Amino acid sequence: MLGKTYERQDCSIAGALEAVGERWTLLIVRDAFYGVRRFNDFQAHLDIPKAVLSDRLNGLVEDGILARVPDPAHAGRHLYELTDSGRELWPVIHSLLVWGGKHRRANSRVLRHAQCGTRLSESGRCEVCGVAPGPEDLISERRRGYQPKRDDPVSQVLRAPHRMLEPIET
Amino acid sequence: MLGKTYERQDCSIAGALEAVGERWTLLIVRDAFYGVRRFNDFQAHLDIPKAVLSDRLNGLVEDGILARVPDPAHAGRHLYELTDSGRELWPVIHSLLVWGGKHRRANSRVLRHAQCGTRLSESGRCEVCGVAPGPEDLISERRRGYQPKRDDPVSQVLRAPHRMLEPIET
DNA sequence: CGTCATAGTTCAATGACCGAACCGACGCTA
DNA sequence: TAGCGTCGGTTCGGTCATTGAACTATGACG
Repeated sequence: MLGKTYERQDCSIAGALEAVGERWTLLIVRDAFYGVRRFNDFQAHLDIPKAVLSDRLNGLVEDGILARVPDPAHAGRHLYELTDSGRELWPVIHSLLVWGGKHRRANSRVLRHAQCGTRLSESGRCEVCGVAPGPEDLISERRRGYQPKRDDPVSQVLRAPHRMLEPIET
Repeated sequence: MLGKTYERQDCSIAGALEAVGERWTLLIVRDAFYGVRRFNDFQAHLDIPKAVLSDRLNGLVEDGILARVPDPAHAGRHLYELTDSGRELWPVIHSLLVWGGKHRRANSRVLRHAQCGTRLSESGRCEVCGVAPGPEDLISERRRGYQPKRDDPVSQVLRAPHRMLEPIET
């Protein structure tokens, strides 16, 4: 996206879009909510040129949305994890998920409240418990009968129900 | 944005971003919620190249987010209005507004529930009435003490409190 | 020590974005 | 009705972002 900024826009939406409005950025954040943490896993799941992925990850780290932490299992490598500020992007991700599922293409996954198993309403609330669970209290699972189109290692792991934010192992 | 699409992504978020993920698009939708309806008003308020604005408006009309309707006051001209599907983007706009206001730059405006005057919570609910008002039930007003940076006709009109979705006259 | 996987960087080609200039339709004024 | 201004665009050359492929550096494995 040419000109990443909206300098002449005096508005917090423009401010948010400067951080997450570039191509691919919100899909990277989505994957981070799914538990993706390694460069190669993002790359395999997103089919994104490595140069762009590298640029976006650096930008997200600079903006405090992801943190680059040393990988305890592999010296010299990093993991990318959502910061608190990044986790607060959940309502953005969820509202796009709901709108896209309704108006563009059906969701491949459904979200349930981990404590009671209820499917989330469109507004992101669990109507049984009367709360709006954070992503850490949600289980994402494949919609029944859904035929997955992708076959990379991350997609394979995500075929099983999975608690959001829990790191995935490929 | 090169390759506007995310064909290889099997996900409703990617679907949503194909419609509203390009540069400027969500700011155009934001202005539509503020009641902007004319080409020149979008252009003046956004400082966007006309060619890009034209392209984005066509895309939004094609995707059923805006409707191009004849302007009753001026033969041969059009107005761009949010469709029902476009209005359902409100949670996306609101969540970006909240996140950006908290993490990037303070909001220039505040939102109040028209029926009772209460400021909206971060989750978009009116805690007094216990409902999540749609944009048509919201009043947007300038934050007290806020120094506006822009001086185009649309910004001038929006200095007064304004009900969302109500057409503005410049 | 050689091979592999990971995590990048570099590069040329292509496509998107930008600002300025241009253009046709309509409205207003004299 | 001739002339001018506004609105809503389109066209254009230059600049910047994205792409896919090739290359590199580091550590793990055997």
